[in-house]
Formats: sequence, C-alpha cells, structure tokens
Amino acid sequence: MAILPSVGLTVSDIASAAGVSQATAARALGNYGSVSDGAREKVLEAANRLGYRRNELAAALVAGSTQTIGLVVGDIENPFFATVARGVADAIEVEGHTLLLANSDEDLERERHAVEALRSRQVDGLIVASSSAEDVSFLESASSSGTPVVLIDRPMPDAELDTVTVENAAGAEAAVAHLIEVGHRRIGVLTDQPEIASAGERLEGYRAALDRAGLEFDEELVVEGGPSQEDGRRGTLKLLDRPDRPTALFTASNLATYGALSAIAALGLTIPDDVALVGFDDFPLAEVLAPPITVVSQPVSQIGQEAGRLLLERLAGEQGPPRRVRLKTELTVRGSSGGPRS
Amino acid sequence: MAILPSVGLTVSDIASAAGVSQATAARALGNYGSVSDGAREKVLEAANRLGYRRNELAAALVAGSTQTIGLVVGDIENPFFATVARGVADAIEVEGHTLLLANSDEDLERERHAVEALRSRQVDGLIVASSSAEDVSFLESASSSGTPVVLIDRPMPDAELDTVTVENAAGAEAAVAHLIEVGHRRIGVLTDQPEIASAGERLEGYRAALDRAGLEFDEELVVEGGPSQEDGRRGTLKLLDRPDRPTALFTASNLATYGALSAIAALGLTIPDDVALVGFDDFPLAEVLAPPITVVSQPVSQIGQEAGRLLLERLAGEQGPPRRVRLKTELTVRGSSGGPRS
DNA sequence: GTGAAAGCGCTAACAC
DNA sequence: GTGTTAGCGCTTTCAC
Repeated sequence: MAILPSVGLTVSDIASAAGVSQATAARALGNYGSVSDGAREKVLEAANRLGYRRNELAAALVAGSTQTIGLVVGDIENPFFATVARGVADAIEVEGHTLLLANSDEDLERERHAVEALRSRQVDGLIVASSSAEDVSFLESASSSGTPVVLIDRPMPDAELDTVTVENAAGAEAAVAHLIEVGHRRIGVLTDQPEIASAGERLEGYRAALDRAGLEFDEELVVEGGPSQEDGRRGTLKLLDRPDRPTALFTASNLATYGALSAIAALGLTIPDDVALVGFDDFPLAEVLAPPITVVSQPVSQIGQEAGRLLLERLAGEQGPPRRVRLKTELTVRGSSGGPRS
Repeated sequence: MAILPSVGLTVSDIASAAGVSQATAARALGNYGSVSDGAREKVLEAANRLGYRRNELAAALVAGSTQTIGLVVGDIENPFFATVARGVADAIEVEGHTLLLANSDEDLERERHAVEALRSRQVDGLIVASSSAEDVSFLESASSSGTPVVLIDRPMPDAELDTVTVENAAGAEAAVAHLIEVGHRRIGVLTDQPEIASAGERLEGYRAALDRAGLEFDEELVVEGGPSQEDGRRGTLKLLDRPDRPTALFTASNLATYGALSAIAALGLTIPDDVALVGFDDFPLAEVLAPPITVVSQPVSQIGQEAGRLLLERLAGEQGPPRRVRLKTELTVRGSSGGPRS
C-alpha cells in the first residue's frame, strides 16, 4: 500500500491547482460569497481530483463554533445513558453536530474535570447528567460565559439551566401505590446515591405513596445502592437476607433492578411470592423474564433528543429563561408485582 | 445571574495582566521553553485569577494533533458497543485523549460519512467497527494518509490495518459442539448480517462443529437476524414456529440472544426442554434468567482497551506492520443448554 | 530568559 | 466576481 503523504491539502493547494486565488477557492469550497460558475467549477474539480477535505478545526477557530457538543454521563455502559446518548446523537447530527463523550463515574471531581476538558476543546454546548444536586456552579458559569448547558435526568430546580427530566416522584409513587394496592405493607426501596437529584424525588414518591395509604415510613427499609449492578445486589441482600424482610421491593434505577434480580436469584427467593418487585426504568428483557418485571417506564431516548433539541435552540440564539422539560413516566404492570394478596 | 462576557481569555490577556510578553505567558502556561520563576509565577497567578482556559483548538491547529480519537460503532445503544466504548475511553483518557463518537447503524454509507466527518475534525486516530467486510479502502486510505485506524470486533484479514477481534470461529464451534454433546442434532443458528465479518466466522464455527460430529449442514436451519433485538425475534420465530423446529438454537450475538429469548417466551416454549439455547456474548441478566443462559463470553471491555492501546502506540510512532490481536472467548455453561439428552 | 514575528488553515473585510 | 490582507489563539523560531 503506497503511503500518500497527502496529509493535509489546504485551500491554497486547491487554489493554485485551479488557477485562482486562495480567497476564491475558499469561497467556492465554503459555499459563501460569490464566485463565478467557471471558477467554482474549476475549484470543485480540483478539490475533487486531489481529494481535498476541509479542516474543520481551522474553520472552527475563526467561526468560534466547532459543531461539537459535549455529553457527560455517569457511565456509557449503563444502558440508560447509552440510550440517552443515542437520542442526543440523533437529535444533533441532523444539524451536523458531533458528540464528544465523557464518563464521570458519578464522581463530582471527574465531572468537573470532564467539563473543563470539553470546554477547552471548545464544544458549542454541553449536556450533562450531573452527579451533584448541590454544586452546579461550574455548569452555570459555563452557561453564562457562552457555552449553553442542558441538564438531563436529574432535576435541579435551583439551577438556572435548561433541564430535561422525568416525573420521578409521580412515577415512584405510582409504583409503590401499586404494590400497596395488591396488598403489600412492608416495601423495601433500593435507591441511588443521595447526591443524585432524581434519587431524592423517587424516594419522595415512595414516601408519598406510604403516606397516602397511612403506612409508616421505616428507615430500615431504605437501602442505598450505588452506580453499579453489584451495588444493587449488595443492597438488596442487606434488605432481604433477614427474617423480617419486606414482602416487596421498589428498585429506583435500572442497575438497581438488575442487582436486585441477581440477589433475589442468589437467595433462592421467588418473585412475586417471596418478594414482589417493581423497578424504575424499563429494560430489554423485562418482558421475557419469568415472571415479567413490572416497571415504571420512562422515555429514555426522548430525554436525549429533547436535550439535544433544547441545546440546538440555545445555539440558534434562544435567550429565554431556563426551560424545564418534564417527561411522563408510565407504570407498566407485568407479573413481578403479583396479583392481589390476601 | 450575571452574564460574564468572559467568553475567551487569550494568552495575550494573561500576558498583559502579568506584565510580560505574549510569548513568555504562552511558555509559562504551556509549560515549555524556559521561563524565570518570577515570570512564571506572575503569569500563573494572573491566569488563575482571571480564570484562563487554554483553547485546545488553537493549540491543535498548530500542533497538528487534537488529542481526540474518533470511534465509529454500529449503535451505541447496543450493550456490546457501549462496553467497548467504555473500554476505549478508559484506555485513551489516561493519555489525555477524548472520544468523538459516531453511530453507523451498520450502514456502509453512514459509516463512510461518519469517518469523513471525524477526519475533518482532525481526530488523531480512528477506531471502527466496520459494517463492511468488503470495502475498507476508505479506512486504509485514512491510515496511509496519517490517521491511524484500528478495526475492532470484525476480522478483516485483507485489510492493512491493526485489528482487535475475538476467536469467533472457535467460540462458535465450542458453543455448537457443546449442544451436540448434550444430544442435539438439529441446531438452528441466528446469525448477524453477512456483511459483518464476524458473522461469517461464527457461522464457520457452527459448520465446523457439525462437520466434526458428522452432522449434515442444513440451510433451513440458518436464519439471518439483523442489528436489532426485533430482527432477532423475527428470525427466531421463523426458525421455531413450525413443526420440525430445531431442538436447540445458537444465537450469534447479544441482540440476537435477546430477540430469541423474546420469541421463545412468546411461543410459550420452555428452555431447555423445548429448545436449548447458547448465545454468543454474555449479558447482565444471563445468570439471573430461569434457566440461566449458556453463553460464549468475550472480553468486551478489553476489546476497547486493546484498540485504544494499539492506537496510542501508533500515535506514539509505532511503524510496524498491522497487528492483529485475537482475544479468547470462553464457553460459560449455564442452564439453558440443558443437561445430557436421551 | 524574554520579546518580536511568523504561521497553523481557515474566514471575512475591504478594495478593486 | 476576485484578489489582497488581516486575523482566530496558539506554538515556535530567532534575535537579543
């Protein structure tokens, strides 16, 4: 294979090949200003023949826009984030933007660092699933200094930023209310780390459902999972591996649900007889498991798409106050929550 | 919230604030050349105070390196690719690189387009799961013109490019041999699109196992799935929804396995009694399903990490011939393949 | 050790 | 319509 040292053809190269000035070639290539048909043709022919590819970096430097948007998620391996990423990619690519991706591992320092790196690379905007409910000042400052930020998944009512979230409290409440309705009184809950803002809302929904049913809130029934399936597994074991175990479980995220399923299997318990289960966030095999898993489904891809859309609008000049999009969740009752209990 | 128009502090801004020349400030900031301690301190203090952030774009323009690598996968929503992406990200971020991500949807035209877009953005290198076994000339030309390319997941023996793949044929053969060993004679196979190079190898492994056992190859038992779970489901239905259905099924990819599980459930069949199942590629709930699913597991994250490593080596100047890394697979026998049959 | 000046590849005034 | 010229923000000679 020949080594073509055609590392970087520039506008000037094309210009001389076409016998016009650099500016004319640039105009023809960039499709702006006015160029005579003859000149344009010569330029395009030369570009084509030589295999010219525009250096977007140089263009971005002068234009002040890279057509690149940064996405910061906890972990792209998490199917939730993967689907969000896909949604974002779909929404922005129609406008010619590309995704710069970073994982934060749900760690605030890493998140900060990722945001810094992305900003240094001059992303036009940022979409962030922030791991902190507290300190998003670095995101607000990005936004106010010209790099719009859209927050996703985790509500942040105090932040002056566009956000796309789902109805966490309502979704969780529906899940728990459903468990109560079929007869459960002791319902365990496996939550995300409390720093993650949606975790709070889901726990709130859990409490609201208990309240409404006149049930006591019992701290013992709340276990904090972590960002991995293994964390969820451990949490569930803690919750279930004892005599007075809850009769039902609400898992507040997809990985928590995976972990719980794994723990339940390990303990040899049967769903829903030994323990009923409702999870937040649907997943590919939920319908296939025996029994199928009851879930609060959320429009994951749409979260990404909406975030992309809001961001593109900001980039197009939208100046209004923060928009907060709340997407609906839906309780999908399948077998794991069980029929009515005596 | 105040709008700080501090959109872009430049080296010159810092230089004047520190009372030194632009060049000195740049040296202090960029940590190169020689700067007196006094000057350095003044510059760093000013940079810190004013909140200077280096414009990596401008730096990249002159350095000719963006510290960015492009990753092209079929679909980031596919857990396989998500894990690969994570592996790549982990491998390259230690060197300060960032991931530019693009989905090809397993379409060659989209893949080409993505590669073009990524190259225009001056990525330092590319990692690609190519959807074509035939035409990778555009990737070879990228490589020979200075943008190294590492191919992943799909073997491409004719391409003059580094590749990271797994032992597809051996893995598939082990899976099918195992099914034969426990007594199956009619084994259906759900493959990926034939354009995808790994699909060929896995099918080859399937045939090899049959051959070795003296079993006839029956075209009727081969069904081509597609890149989605739904495709796998449809394929499986075609295979199983008839009287002379195979007694066992080998699904050649994770989404195919998902689809098969869904179809089997829909048909009301029991695993492994009505139909035994072995899938290529492990997945989170494989152990949790009843019965747990027997799989050929592959080191997915490691594929990404190896690819990242190979690419970094090329970027560091490695000049040798194409390296072809083959990672081992492992047959993990669980319940779905059944015990010995009469 | 430091500054002045050139240049990465492109866009954008501004003349002609 | 076209060419000349001046930058975008940075790195990098090259004098001093």
